[in-house]
Amino acid sequence: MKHELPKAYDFKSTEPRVYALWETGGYFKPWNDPNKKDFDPNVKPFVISIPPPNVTGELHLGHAMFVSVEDLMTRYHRMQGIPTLWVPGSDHAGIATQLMVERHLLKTEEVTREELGREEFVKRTWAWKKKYGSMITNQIRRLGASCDWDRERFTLDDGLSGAVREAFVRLYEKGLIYRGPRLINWSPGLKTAVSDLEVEYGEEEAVLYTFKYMLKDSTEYIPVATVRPETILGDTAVAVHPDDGRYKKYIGQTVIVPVLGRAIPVIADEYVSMDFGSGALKITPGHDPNDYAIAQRHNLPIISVLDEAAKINENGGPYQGQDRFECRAKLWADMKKAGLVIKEEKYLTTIPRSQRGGEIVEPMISTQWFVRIGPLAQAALEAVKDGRIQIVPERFEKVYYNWLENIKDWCISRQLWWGHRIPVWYCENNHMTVARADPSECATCHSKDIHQDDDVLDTWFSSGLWPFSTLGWPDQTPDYKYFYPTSYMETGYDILFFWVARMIMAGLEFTGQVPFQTVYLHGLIRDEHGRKMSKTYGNVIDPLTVMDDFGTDALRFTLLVGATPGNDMNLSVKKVEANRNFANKIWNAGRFVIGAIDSLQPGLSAAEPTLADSWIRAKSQQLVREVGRLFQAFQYGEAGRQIHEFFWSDFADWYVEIAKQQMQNQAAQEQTVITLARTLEMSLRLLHPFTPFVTEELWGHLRRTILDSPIANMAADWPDALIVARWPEARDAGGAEEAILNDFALIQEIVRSIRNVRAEKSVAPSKRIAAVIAAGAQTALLQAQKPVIASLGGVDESQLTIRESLSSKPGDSIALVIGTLEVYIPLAGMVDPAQEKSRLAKELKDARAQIERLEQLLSGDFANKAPAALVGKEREKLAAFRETAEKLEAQWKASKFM
RNA sequence: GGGCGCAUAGCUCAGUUGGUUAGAGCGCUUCUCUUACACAGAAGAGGUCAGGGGUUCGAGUCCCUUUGCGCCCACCA
Repeated sequence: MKHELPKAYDFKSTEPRVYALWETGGYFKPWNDPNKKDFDPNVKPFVISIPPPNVTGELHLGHAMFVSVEDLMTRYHRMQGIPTLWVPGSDHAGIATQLMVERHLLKTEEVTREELGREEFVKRTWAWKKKYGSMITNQIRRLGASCDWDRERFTLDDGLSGAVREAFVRLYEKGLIYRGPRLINWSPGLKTAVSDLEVEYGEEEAVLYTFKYMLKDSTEYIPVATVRPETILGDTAVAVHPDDGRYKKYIGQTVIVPVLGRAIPVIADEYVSMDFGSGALKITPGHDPNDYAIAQRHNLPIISVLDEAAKINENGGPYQGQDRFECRAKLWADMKKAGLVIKEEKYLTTIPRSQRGGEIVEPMISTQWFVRIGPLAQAALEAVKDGRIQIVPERFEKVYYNWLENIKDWCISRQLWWGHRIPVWYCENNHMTVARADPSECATCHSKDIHQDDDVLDTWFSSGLWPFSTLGWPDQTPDYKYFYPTSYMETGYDILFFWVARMIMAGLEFTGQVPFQTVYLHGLIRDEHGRKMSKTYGNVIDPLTVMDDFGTDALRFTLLVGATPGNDMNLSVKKVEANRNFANKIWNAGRFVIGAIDSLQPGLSAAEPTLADSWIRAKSQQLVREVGRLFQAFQYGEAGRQIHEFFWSDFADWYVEIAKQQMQNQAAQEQTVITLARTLEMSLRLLHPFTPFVTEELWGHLRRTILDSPIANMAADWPDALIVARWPEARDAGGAEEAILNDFALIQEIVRSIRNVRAEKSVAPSKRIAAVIAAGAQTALLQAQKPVIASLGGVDESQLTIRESLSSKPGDSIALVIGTLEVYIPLAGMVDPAQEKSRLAKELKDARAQIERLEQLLSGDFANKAPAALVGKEREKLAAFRETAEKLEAQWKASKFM
């Protein structure tokens, strides 16, 4: 043995070494050539921008998922010789990072961010980022990500911050950004506004409080219900339906706010439903979006009763300073004493909670910055509707439309410290200066006494610019000009609105182009029983541990195969283990082939291929065609499954076993070794996007071994590294292919039968054999393949006899005689009329499809522009198909009376 | 209240222009340490493809419908 390989695939030593080889070799660059710098404008590149992970985040399976899919896409295109760029980077993740650093500071230094002050806190956060920011990207490297790390970006970098300012100012100048007091969602825990998307609604058990709204100077009352009694303090009206007989008489009268004694009107509004609850509604415009809308219609005053920590403010009279829940209890108790309480009952309702902090969000009036989203949404809607952007799977297009059609203005200001500060300055005269570069004076009154808006922008504002800001926008950099727009946007469906839709809006608005052509959405990963992974459940699978235990390839293959785009996936460690075994199978099959090449003697010449040789080649061709088709249709999981099946079952279990026999015969040796090497080489190429590490490692061994062998010329034009090897191209299916596949399938069935006979399981041949034989195999084939059948069946060839016409009726059956046991394979009478009919129907359908295709082809430009010889050929084909179709039709008609 | 998805072997899932015998992994049964691999090999058991109806020569696949689970969106006190 010249090339010794370890018995089991050692991913631990292989992965870091192979990754370093790729990275330092410059293979992640668009040209796979570190010296080449200019872009060829005639070649369209393939580009993905990474969904930037939170800079302080830790690797979880969601990352592993997107890296696996995006790396597969990237490697596949790179192997087609296309300039390929995958832009990496990370996100500053405003709230998440700020919270993390805050918690850290509290724990280690026992200081709050308020104590530190803004400047110092931001400084600390940068320090934190510098210290831990590379952790996540290194973990992404471990997954095999073939990103161009020299182009790594961070959303708070100077360049990207410049892009954010440019975007803000442009929108402002266009009138698409405005500032004003509106009812927004306020997170009392985080003390910031959050967008509608950042609020999660869940059904929770609450209490419904019903009480009396007393009419002024009267003993009459209107019953009203609420789940938030503290908001009574901010009530400015009671509304009833205009046609409600019960309350009609009160409309225009005055009722008294409990405890506070404020007089408010009874109004009529169609929004109130008569048959729900008491049919009367208290109106708190300061703390309820519906009430706010009603207040607008009726010109009601708006009273805020909560401060930024959700404590009762000065408008709450005696309750001022109390927490909202404390006030709720006290006020209710006071109302009870005052005899205003009717009842309280358990009630199931939807409660809005902050996605980050988890506490109950309060609708509040607050002065914030908003993006006027209508025009942007319209453009984004059209881009998908007219097909400039394709969403995979398609059903999400509907979801996307629905969201954009009902979208509301986007609150982009956050009362945080970590993020892009809003590029607006105010002077003492309250003039606003909106500028790309920090101004030194007010643009209106030239006052030098200016201060910048304290708020920062929603993290998603900068993320929305990601596909082009990472390439240099707003500058017309060579990267931007060449690589933008990008090709695919691959991410989880859970951020379709948060991120994808906003990138499309921003891309169209700022660059005038769609930011990517295809949106591929993967599903979420759940545990093996479909439950959401969570720390409290303790069912979290850590990808780092999984990689330690089973290797990166195993994890990647698991995430890629068995997942359908847009569908959630249940992951179990068992699956990863099974795929670790697959990686080892690849390794060992490779090891066998390398050994076979090593043992090849010089001076042999290639013989005619055997049936097995032709079969594995035909299978390979079939596979390459299928995988190509599936990749085009984004069906990576199915493609991976088919490669797996081919490699393990067809190649390793069947062909390798036959090859061992064939190599006993010197005349067949070279032919066999070449076929082994070719099949392995093709498999490695196909597998590489799925399992890059084992395949790269084996490629190196295989290539070196071949170059040292009598068949060295085979590898003469192979590149050093598989990562830049060419993706296999399929040849057209030859006519012989199907016959070879059928013949070999018969041999496989026979072999199985013999193994059963040997195990004394059953002497009857399977129906399947009968069917295959009936489909057109001959005794001659079995005779010719006798040695193969004998060796695979585990019997001595001399013991195996194949007899024809054994039964009383000549030509009825073939018998395989093994020693004293006989396997009978009937030849005639096996054709099932129903089956025959269905076969006929299918052939007819196929022929008709071919006719249609050819007719279309020949009626188009092809007939005029293509070389005459080619057109002639197609015409001949068409004629042949027509003839066949006619024949089949006649048979079909006849069969109807069968 | 709308919209979407899922329901296939004991478990977890593939199965995308409808087409011979519905597949895989794990688990299970029985053999085999055969010179690539026990992280293996061989053979096998196990499915009325949720129920019902329809279209078709042919349906897991298309249409209608029922049931059960899950998700998204939505302002009902």
